[in-house]
Amino acid sequence: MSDTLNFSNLSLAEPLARAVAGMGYESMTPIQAQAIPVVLQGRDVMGAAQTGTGKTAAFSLPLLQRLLKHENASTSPARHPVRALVLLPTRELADQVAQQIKLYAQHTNLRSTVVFGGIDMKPQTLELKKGVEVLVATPGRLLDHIEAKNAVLNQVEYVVLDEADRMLDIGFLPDLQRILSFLPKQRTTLLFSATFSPEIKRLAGSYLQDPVTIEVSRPNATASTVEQHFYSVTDDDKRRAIRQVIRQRGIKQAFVFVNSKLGCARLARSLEREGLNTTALHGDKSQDERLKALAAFKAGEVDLLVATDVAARGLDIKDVPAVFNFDVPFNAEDYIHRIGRTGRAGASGLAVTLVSPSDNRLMADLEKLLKRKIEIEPVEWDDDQPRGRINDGRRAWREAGEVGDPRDVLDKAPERPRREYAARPAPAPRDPFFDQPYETPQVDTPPAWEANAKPAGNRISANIKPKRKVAALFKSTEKSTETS
DNA sequence: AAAAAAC
Repeated sequence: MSDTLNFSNLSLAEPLARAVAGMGYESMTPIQAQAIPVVLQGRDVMGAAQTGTGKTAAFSLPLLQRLLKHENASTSPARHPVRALVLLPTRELADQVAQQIKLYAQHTNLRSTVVFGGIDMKPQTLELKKGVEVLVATPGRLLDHIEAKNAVLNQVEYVVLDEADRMLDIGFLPDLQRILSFLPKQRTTLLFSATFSPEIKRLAGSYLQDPVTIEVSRPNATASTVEQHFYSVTDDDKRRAIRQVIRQRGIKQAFVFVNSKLGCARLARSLEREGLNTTALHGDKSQDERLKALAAFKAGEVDLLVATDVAARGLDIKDVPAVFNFDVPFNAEDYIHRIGRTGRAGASGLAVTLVSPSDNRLMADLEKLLKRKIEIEPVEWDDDQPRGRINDGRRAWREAGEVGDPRDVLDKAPERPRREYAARPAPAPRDPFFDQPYETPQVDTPPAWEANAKPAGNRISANIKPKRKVAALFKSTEKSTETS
């Protein structure tokens, strides 16, 4: 039995087998062993397996094999239409998967490229115009390229939704549906993720034809290699708790997940000030900054990567020993993905979630998803723990009546580059409207419903912000009745 | 209560 679990037992095409061997792959993971033969048959697949068990190879290798073995008869080989499309929910993940596919395809004549937002479109356009068989993309930028006629997808034979449950959730679905509308109906569709809710599963079924469902573990299972702890702390003690655990367990590197972009930037700055080598990754950073932050963490130049859920899924960084959840995630599924950044490929990992009293509901959601009671432990505080080296130094410095930064005088460490903070503009004066007592607006004639009204542009946007318009409506009615 | 994905 176990001999079937080796890559060498697959009848992979020689260039693929060579690439795989060159990358040091020997034994297959369960998801690979089960999914590869099914994808090789050309069947639709819904595949679920824990984080860090090699899902990318599980779909990429058989996909490339199919592209090699089955020439697209309907087009001349000179035209090189896109034959396989791989969609992902974040730019970094698209980049990573594209790099991996390039490695698998390195000895073949199959060409691949990746398109995602936040960077110049032109180089991507150039690559697309040269022709690629495999296109890896995030949804928004792909639609741009489709509209610009840079990408022609009417010959696509295979589409992969990686992190499929995320791709099918409400924020991505409109874009996804639009993209799928450009693809031939006759195609193979592959869905992969570590998490599938029952609703998403049902929805996913409507995109698949006679699919094979592969579940190598109970769906929504956390990786068994991750040791999980939940600590009860007040919000004020969270940073101290992280330092405590880092010290106690001798953690060299970790992800620290937070729920908001602002919280991410703030926490990273605080931890940095407390002497921890930290950087931040979130969607308000420029793409250049995002890639640099990730590269620095990957290279081990940075110890803590404070991130929003932009980094929760898929990112494969070797040997990250720990994940902290500074905030309990809003979506229980994201907990599984976040802690899946550690304990990858059989390595062991530690996941520490900081739980404050206001997290009761989220913890209940999580217990429901994980189907187990979660034990919340107290932090084992170490009384002689220094409470932030540099922070204390600064406090003492200030209390001694000194000004400036003690590091400029005392620190033997190499000087850090000073950050420039822009002066905050004075806050705008408060609109007196907001101080008026609230009254239900009386609307005499409701505005006529325009059945044929179209939103601007032909793209369905998830970023509709009705709040302003509502406020404006209240404002105008208030003003008109203001005479009293 | 948020984040992500296009300019």
